Amino acid sequence: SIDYNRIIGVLISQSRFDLAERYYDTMKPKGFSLNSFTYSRYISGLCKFKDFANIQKLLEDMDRLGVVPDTWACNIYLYLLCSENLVDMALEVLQLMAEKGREPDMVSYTIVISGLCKARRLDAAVRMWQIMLGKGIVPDDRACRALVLGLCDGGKVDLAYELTLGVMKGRVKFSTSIYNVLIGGFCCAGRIDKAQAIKTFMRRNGCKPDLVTYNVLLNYCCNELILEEAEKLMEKMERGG
RNA sequence: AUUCGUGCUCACGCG
Repeated sequence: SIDYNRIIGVLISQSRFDLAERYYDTMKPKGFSLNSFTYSRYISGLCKFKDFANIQKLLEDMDRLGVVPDTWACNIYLYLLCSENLVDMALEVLQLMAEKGREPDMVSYTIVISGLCKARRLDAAVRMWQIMLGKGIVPDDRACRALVLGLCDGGKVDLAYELTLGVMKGRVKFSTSIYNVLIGGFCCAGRIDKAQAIKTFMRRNGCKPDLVTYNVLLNYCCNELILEEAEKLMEKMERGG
């Protein structure tokens, strides 16, 4: 018999979705189906072309067959939905993942949290963050950044600070970039003193300010014409952190 | 195997 998984898999890897679809459509009435690996690759590939109609079709077929896409495929789809401002659909997919035994992982949550923030639904984003923590997931750098950046962009700098440095201080080792985002957030809010305080704080916690740290601060000082402060920063930077 | 498929910070530059 014909190995449709292999044939369609090769076509997908070559981005020949036109042919893949033709094989798929002739295969289906004959009672053949694909495995989760191939379906997952298929969906991932279609995401690149934002082919919502065909993604939907495949998901429905999979549902009938009791096949579930792997976490990567789900995450790629989640990312597509969020970047197309279809956060509510993303939330549904997240829900379905859990129901079908594909527990959302840290990447899934990061994508959705970031999507909710972009949609200005900060409360929902924070709730999602708490749900993630409740599942015992220890957020990595990127997960933290997604939340902190999202909240800062939405003007909720203090909340961003609270939820990260405030609660998890001592339990999690934060990276320089988390501090950088917070420093940027406080600068945006016009609170340079607080931004400077975080810079001091990070050093005490073993994180050297890096080029980005200084860029953020310098940028703010220059835009606001606080040139004496900018000069001090330049000196400190040259002294090596 | 179809093996290379998913999320993140400033400025600059590129589009």
